[in-house]
Amino acid sequence: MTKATGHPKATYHHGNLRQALLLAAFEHLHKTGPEKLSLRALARDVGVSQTAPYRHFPNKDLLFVAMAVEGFRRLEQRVQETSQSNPDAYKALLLCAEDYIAFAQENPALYRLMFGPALNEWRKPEFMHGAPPAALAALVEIMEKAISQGSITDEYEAWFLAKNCWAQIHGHAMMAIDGMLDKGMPEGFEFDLKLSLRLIFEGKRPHKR
Amino acid sequence: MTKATGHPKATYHHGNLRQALLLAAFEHLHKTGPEKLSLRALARDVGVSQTAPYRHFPNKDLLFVAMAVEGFRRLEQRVQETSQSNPDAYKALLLCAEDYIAFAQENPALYRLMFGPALNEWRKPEFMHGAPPAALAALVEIMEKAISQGSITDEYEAWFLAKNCWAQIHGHAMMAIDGMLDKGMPEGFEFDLKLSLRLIFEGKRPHKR
DNA sequence: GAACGAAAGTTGACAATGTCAATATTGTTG
DNA sequence: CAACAATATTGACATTGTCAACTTTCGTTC
Repeated sequence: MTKATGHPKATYHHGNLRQALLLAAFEHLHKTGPEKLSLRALARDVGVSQTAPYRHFPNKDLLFVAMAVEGFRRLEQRVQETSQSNPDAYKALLLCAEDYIAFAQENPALYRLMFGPALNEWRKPEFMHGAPPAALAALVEIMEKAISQGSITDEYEAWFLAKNCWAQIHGHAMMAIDGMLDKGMPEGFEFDLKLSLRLIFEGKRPHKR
Repeated sequence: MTKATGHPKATYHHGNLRQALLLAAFEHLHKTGPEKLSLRALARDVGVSQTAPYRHFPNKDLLFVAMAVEGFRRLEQRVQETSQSNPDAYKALLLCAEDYIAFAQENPALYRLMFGPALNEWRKPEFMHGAPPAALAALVEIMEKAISQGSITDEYEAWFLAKNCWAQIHGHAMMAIDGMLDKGMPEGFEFDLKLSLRLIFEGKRPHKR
């Protein structure tokens, strides 16, 4: 019954830790980056003592894994919603790309964590619960929709097109986070990305204007 | 005179540290990942004592920055060589992409470090010496060559096309490192990437076979 | 060549961290 | 209410990043 309460502050002598820890962890990650995030500081923030987190996370790495999983979950949900509320496949693709980039820009540290080096050993399905593929799944669905709608008539599978789009989007997200994009091109990188996706989607480069 | 000797073992009572430290650092990074890399362990490995590294790197973060800079330097050099020894722009593009992906796969931890969260604060030009843009520069040159050769006749600038290619290549590199690519598509991701680049390069999707 | 200032390296110390072992406290269930 | 598993605490240990003070070496100038 007390599995998923809505109250985040329900931390009495005992309470729903784990949630509180994750919350604090996200805050610390956002503010100070992953390098300075310490289990002890989290425990301090939440008001429990140093080794309490170990009842919920076997070690620090797995706390990071949990955060990444949650990150993938949020990203996937956001993209899925956009996808499902936009019947037109091309429009859905563009909006999902926007979601994706926005997510990366709003949570740069989290985004880097999700694809970062801290999770190298844990990026296996038994730990990640298939989270990263899920982020791809939305794009695959969009492409399948596009094909079934006839707006893409192509010899290539939806999976291939989706991978292309994902690589493009992810690459742009990284560039955006790293601040490598704002030079040249007055329209900004959104312009670039849109053109790139349209290129993949339509199979040929559109003319300017 | 003793600035850059070839001997890596020239560590007598004093010697060319920094080089030795960087070498050990790359080894540790490759073996154990960045999280477990400690300045003290490096010092121990090289045979100097705990605070000796501080005469060469102001702190741990800047050691990472130095490694990243070196990584960008190596990557750039590799790509530049390939680019300059291949007159045909399209071929050069494909081979550079291969270089890029190979580099990422051979040094996954280093590659992640180069684009990773540990360098967030230091990714400014005064520390990075413009390293990341340099990796892009090769692609821009290729595109300029392609345009001047007439194999691309397009309204878009070389910079735009290069950015697209980079995003695509970087995205694929990430996917390759994360092991998200080997499902589906028996030909493997190299096939995907080649098609994608050809798509950008030619401006239209080639037909299968 | 001797003296001297700067560079490079050492020792010792401190606070913080990840994590383990042992212990105490709670909530749940028969 | 008794017993058990889940949850949290205290104490401890090795390791780490980094500072301060000290010592050794190198290069340069008289």
